[in-house]
Amino acid sequence: MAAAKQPAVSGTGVPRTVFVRTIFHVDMDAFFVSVEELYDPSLKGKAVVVGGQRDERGVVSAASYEARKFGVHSAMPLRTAAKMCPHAIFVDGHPERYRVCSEKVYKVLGTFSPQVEMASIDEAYLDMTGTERLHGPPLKAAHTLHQRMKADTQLNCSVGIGTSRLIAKVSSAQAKPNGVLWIVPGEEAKFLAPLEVREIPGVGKVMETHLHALGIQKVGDLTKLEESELENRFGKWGLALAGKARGEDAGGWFDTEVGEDVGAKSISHEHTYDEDTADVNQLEATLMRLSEMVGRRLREANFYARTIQLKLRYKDFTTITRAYTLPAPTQLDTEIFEQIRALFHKNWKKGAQVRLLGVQASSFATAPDQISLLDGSRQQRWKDALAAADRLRDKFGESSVKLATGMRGVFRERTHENPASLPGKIRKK
DNA sequence: TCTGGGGTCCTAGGACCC
DNA sequence: TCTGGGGTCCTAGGACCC
Repeated sequence: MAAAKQPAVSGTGVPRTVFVRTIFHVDMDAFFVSVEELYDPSLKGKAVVVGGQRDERGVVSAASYEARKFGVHSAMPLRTAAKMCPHAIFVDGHPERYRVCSEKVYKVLGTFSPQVEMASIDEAYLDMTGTERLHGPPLKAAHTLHQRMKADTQLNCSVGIGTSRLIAKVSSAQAKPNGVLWIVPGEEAKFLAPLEVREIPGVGKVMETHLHALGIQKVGDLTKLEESELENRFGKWGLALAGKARGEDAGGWFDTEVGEDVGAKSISHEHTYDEDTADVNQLEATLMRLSEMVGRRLREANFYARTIQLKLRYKDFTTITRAYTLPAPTQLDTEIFEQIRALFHKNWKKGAQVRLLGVQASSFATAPDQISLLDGSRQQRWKDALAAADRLRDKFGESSVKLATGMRGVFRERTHENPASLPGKIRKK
């Protein structure tokens, strides 16, 4: 525990204690491919592509190291992968298998730290700060973890160790395959400097192009720039980028505690047709199925969604999203479908060939609050009445407005009343 | 080459309110 | 009658990640 703390000197010269965190990033090697090999050992050592068949519409989910030698990588169209590596074995994905293995991985990690956070199905962050007495110094702990992972799951992983999520994440990538890499506290900037800017999580194709245009290739080039220059050019993101170049968890999700449970923000399902279609019956059937899938997930999680969104992609890949926010949250298939159907017919260019449809639910409440237990029209009237009361208060002063006694009772008994008449129930002195 | 499916976060603009 | 400024909610699109 004591080793995790380092004495430091504050601006006033008074010694204080600063926590140096020890973060592990554990990343499974070629996860989907490795899991498929467990089910079919004959795949071992071969060029394997997971995600679908060679002639299908779709992209590569994962490629074995053997296939990567031919330039195949994830997110590449399957048909492209087939051309680059004709002898590759193409395997359909099995999400259920990956979920089962992911849980085994999680179990192993849980024996090393109480603060474990699965960042996706095949990678996790561990806060190992203060675990020295139990597991020894970082490198020793990492090697033990590495071995136990192999023993318990038969899967390889790579472990990055650093003082921030960012350093841990970047170092695990450098440790691949099947390795461990520890960036000693204080050496963060030195470690990052020679790496391509693209290695920084959050820098994608577009940002990379922008940076290259400025003559910035390596992370070290970034640190030579004034922070204000980056902020001027890229706004809030530029400022965060300056911090990342120094190895800090600057801004956004990276700044959160490891293991801090952030609930889901949206649930969605989408479908790409094997062949584009303009058949209304087929399109509506798909929307119905997707609405049901979303509804079921909402009920399983006990979420109620207020915002329902349609996604529509045409033959030429142009994509639109259209959303509608309900007056009261729902988890019912029928309500979701009703809104999705309306959105679809309002926005679909009739007769146009559709490639993809998607349904998303968001703006969650764990349970409908008191007011949304009322049905839609009643709830709207509540809102209208409360808003009207607020307006009157603003105009005439606090004492001028009192809601009629038994407002709830009035609502219950007079459900068919025109909402416009409600402000009449508010007395003005 | 012809582009999946599941997510998160950010930005920008408009409506509406005070 | 015109003006303004801040805050919140909502929508649409896009970058990015695995």
